[in-house]
Amino acid sequence: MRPSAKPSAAKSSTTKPRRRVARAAAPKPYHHGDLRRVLIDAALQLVGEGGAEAVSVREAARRAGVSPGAPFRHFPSRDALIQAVAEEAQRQFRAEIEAALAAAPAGDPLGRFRCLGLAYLRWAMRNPTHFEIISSRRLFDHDRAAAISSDNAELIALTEQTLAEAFAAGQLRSADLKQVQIAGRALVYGFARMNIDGHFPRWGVAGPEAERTAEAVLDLFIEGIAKRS
Amino acid sequence: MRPSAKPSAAKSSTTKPRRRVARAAAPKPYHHGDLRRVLIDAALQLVGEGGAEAVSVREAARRAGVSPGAPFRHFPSRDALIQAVAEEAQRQFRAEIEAALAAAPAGDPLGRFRCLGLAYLRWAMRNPTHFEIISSRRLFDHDRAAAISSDNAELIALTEQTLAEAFAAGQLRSADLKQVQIAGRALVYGFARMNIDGHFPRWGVAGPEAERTAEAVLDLFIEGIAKRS
DNA sequence: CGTGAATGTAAGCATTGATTACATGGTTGA
DNA sequence: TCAACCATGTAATCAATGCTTACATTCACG
Repeated sequence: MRPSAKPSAAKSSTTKPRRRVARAAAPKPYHHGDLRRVLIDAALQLVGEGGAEAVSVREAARRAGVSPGAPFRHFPSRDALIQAVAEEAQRQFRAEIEAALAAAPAGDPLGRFRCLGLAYLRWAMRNPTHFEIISSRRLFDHDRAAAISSDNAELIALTEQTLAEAFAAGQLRSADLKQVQIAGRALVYGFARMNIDGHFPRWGVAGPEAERTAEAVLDLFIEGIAKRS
Repeated sequence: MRPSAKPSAAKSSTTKPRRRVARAAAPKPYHHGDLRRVLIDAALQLVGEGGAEAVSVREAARRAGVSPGAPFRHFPSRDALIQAVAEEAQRQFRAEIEAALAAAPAGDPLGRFRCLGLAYLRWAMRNPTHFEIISSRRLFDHDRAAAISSDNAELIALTEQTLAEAFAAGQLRSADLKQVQIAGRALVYGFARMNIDGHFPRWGVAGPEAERTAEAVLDLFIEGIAKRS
């Protein structure tokens, strides 16, 4: 990667000789144990430090205490590593959304829609790193992207269904559910990305004020699409 | 950059010998003329081809027909080059917005607000490359970023003022202008970025359907914040 | 116990951002 | 006029990166 960006501290090398010594804690086994997982974590950490483009295979290997070529046993390319991180993040995201929706009251579809948006915003505020890597479709191979996209498509279908119920219950003023849904997605996505991209200088990232504002903005939108009493 | 991404065609080298020949069109003058401008254009082209992270100083130099070190006479770093591109884009963006606002009818503040949002969306749809490079604040040096940020701050102030006029004219239902403004920004920003990030698979980028949907979504939002008749 | 597959290492290639020393030529002032 | 200056370009070089290939080590399973 760009050389100037990585001073890259030397790794702490208290490497004992290779022979097994009883009572000494495993002095660097040849096989790492769960390198794949550790690499994903390291990559995630790198995303958090300098954005998705700051992820370097070598640096991830360095942090895992492993040779520069080792990661390629688990990921055929740098993009594949990043994609694995994205899949992990997407999994967590989806689980959170579904949990929030499961906990929402069943009687009030528009309220459920609100819960959905709120869970989205909260997760994006609290895990900006994860959200960033999910958000850009450009990072994915178009082959395996299907897995993620279908996950995403399921979430989209969920919001569509919720909106349809809300409309059936007479809670919406507009009948064009498709547009309402796109507008809602654009709103939460835009808020989350503006936060990540640094358009809200007042709060750093996350923090209670960010979440309060996010909630207020969501409520503004929902009142806007709701049928007036 | 990542080696695999750039097969990088050899440059067309019909280089005549260095000596000046009458009637032969300038056979590669030592000084380029306006290298800075050409580099910015090349970088912009690169952003369009593979995103902001695909910009490589060497490739820009290659396309400008110049040695790999030359760009550093004009930009102290790769980021500085990208930032120059961003400044150029921001200038165009701002000019477009102000033109649209100048052409908007004076009597109807909310209508002016709509024009503003529409100009924003249209520009972002038609110049996704420019918009992408403007949108991420992470690309900027925090020193010179002031120039861009202040430009942006002026635009924000413009929308705030327009909203204030709309409220004064009794066109808004909410008195919390700050939140309305943030929601509006999030909506258009989100729509534009979702388009860039590939969340709208149906239309490629731009195209009439994208713009029609953008307009419809904007109208939905504006009806949502408008006082009902 | 032994053998093959899985996983890690070492070395190397092409490419990149950046720096340095040197070459070139437009501009300007005496 | 012309020589000195300085902006701008080239050439060579360095460290870092993604990725590949050949080799080493260890685990798992017969």
